[in-house]
Order: sequence, then C-alpha cells, then structure tokens
Amino acid sequence: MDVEQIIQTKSFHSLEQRTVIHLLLVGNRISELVGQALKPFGISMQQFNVLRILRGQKGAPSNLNTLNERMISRMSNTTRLVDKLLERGFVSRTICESNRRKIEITLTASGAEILSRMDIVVREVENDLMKNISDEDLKTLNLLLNRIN
Amino acid sequence: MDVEQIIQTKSFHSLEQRTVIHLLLVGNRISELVGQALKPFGISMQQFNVLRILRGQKGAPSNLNTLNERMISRMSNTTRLVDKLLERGFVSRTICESNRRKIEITLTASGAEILSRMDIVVREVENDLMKNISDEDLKTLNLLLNRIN
DNA sequence: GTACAATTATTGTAATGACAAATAAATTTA
DNA sequence: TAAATTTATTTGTCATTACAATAATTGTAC
Repeated sequence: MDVEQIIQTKSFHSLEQRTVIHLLLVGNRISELVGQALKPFGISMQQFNVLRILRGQKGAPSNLNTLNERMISRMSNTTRLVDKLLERGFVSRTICESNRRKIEITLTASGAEILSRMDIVVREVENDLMKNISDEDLKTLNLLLNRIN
Repeated sequence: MDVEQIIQTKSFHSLEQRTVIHLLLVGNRISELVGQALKPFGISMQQFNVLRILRGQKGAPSNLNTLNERMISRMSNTTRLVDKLLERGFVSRTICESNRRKIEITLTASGAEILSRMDIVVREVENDLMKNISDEDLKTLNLLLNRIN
C-alpha cells in the first residue's frame, strides 16, 4: 500500500492534519527507498547525510554541533554516528585548536570516493520519486514547504 | 536552525534532490514537534498513529497487517508496539474467529479517552506548523505530494 | 584570579527500528 | 489426506535513536 492509498483510507479532522500526516508518510517512504539504495554500501541514511554535508563544506571542517543542526539529530547520536564513519576511514576527526571543546570533522578521500558512488544510486531514487512532477511544480512544492514553521 | 535555514546552507545537485531533502527535513521536524507534544502522555508518535487508525475504524477491529501498511512500519515491531498499548489498556486484542492466524485489535474506551486528550495538543502543533499556509495552498501541497511515487 | 554559568561533546541506558528466522494456521497440491 | 506452500504473526538480535547525566573547556562577573 503506498502513500496515496493510505491517505485515502484515512479520515482527517482538518486540512492541516491531512497535510501533516501526508508529509510524514512521504518522509517515511523516501527514507525507506533511500535506505534500501544505500544498503549495499553498508551506510545508513543519516551517515550518508553527514558525508554529504561534509562534502558541501568543500574541505573546510564541520564541528559536531553544525552536523547536528543540519540533520535535525541528537548530539549524542551524532558523536557515535561519526565514530562509525571514522572506523571505516570516511572522515577524520581533530580537536579544534582555537576552541578545544570543538571537534572538527572532515571528509577523507575514501569518504569522497564512496560518496560519489552512492550519489549515483541515490540520484536514481530521487529522480524516480519525483518523475511525475514538473520542474515548475517542484519549485512550487519547495516554496510551500518553506512556509511550514 | 530551522528547516528553511538548513536548506539555504546546502548545495543541491538537482531540484529533485533539493525537494527530497526538504521533505525529509520537514518530516523530521514534524516528528520532533509531535513527539514532544505527546511526551507528557508517555506515548510515542507511532503508538498515537495506531490509536488514531483504530479510531478511524469506528469500532471495527484491525488486524496487525493493516496497521502495518498504514503506518509504513515493520510487522515485528507492530506486534510489540501493540503489546505496549495493551499493557496500558488502550487497545484490546482478540483472535479472529474466522481465521485464527489473524489478530484483531480494537480501541478501548480508555484508549479513546487518552486519544481525545492527545488530539488537543497534537492539533495545536499541526495548526501551528501550517499557520502560514492558506487552505488553497494546503490543497495544492497535498496534490503535489500525491504525485510523488 | 576565582567562582559560576554557558558551550561542546561524550557516555550510559532504555526505547524503537530493521532484518532474519521461527511458529502456527490455512490453503493448495499431489 | 498427507505434504508442501502461503499467510499472519511472533521472537531474537543487532543497529539506531531518544533522553538524562557527566566531563571538559571557555566565557563572564566579581
């Protein structure tokens, strides 16, 4: 049963409620599909997100706090998530010299390499999910999402 | 940092990718807020969902399979999730007479009662999240979400 | 400079989720 | 009707997430 069908089985109190539930179902579905695509790499979606955020830094390190905020995750779990990436050599971790409370995380060459391979399969999922929506409508969708508090 | 700000910090490969990440962030944010609102009741969002699905049945029982599909969850975990609701007396569980493999789950009066109290706080969250979006735009948003595969 | 608060990250632990294997009942097949 | 297959659920196990408490460093008020 996919999202549209589920939505049809439900009775909603308000349009706001319907939208909230719809968004949650869509989010779950995306997680599931992206998760499946990443499985052969032995990387979770959150780990993938961290690698992608680090790449976005273009060589500059991120501290854990920043990673956290951008993932909407918990600090404590980010610590351990990064541990895993470290074990596999996809990131490096150093103590910030100017503020020794901070930990600087950087993408390694090996991390960049696996990331580029994961990109291919994830992009396929992304495009497939959105293939029935025109660019114009995608822009509209993004604008509407921006208006959610 | 909220979703809109996070989105601005990122560089995207495509509009599809931007949209997918946007949807995931929005989903996470909704989960977080609804989860917080439910915390005083000692009920997780998934448990709340199950209770809501059961209420939607208007007295008719659901089997686990159905609950599953509508939550996009795993069967095995639904079993244990329902266990918790059973312990607290919010649902009842009986074996289906016509097919003894099936388990019928029904909302109890006590479940309906706590659900109605949780509704109040959750509706507040839902309305607050969507308060900057007109009804017309919410309809558009739902239509666009329907087109996601 | 010392005391106290704030920031940043880690550790411990319980709850939840993912996945594989097992059980039990019903249905199909030989 | 016995055996094999399918359906519906449960159990076991490990990974991930949530939440609370702790540690280490820095910033600030006196």
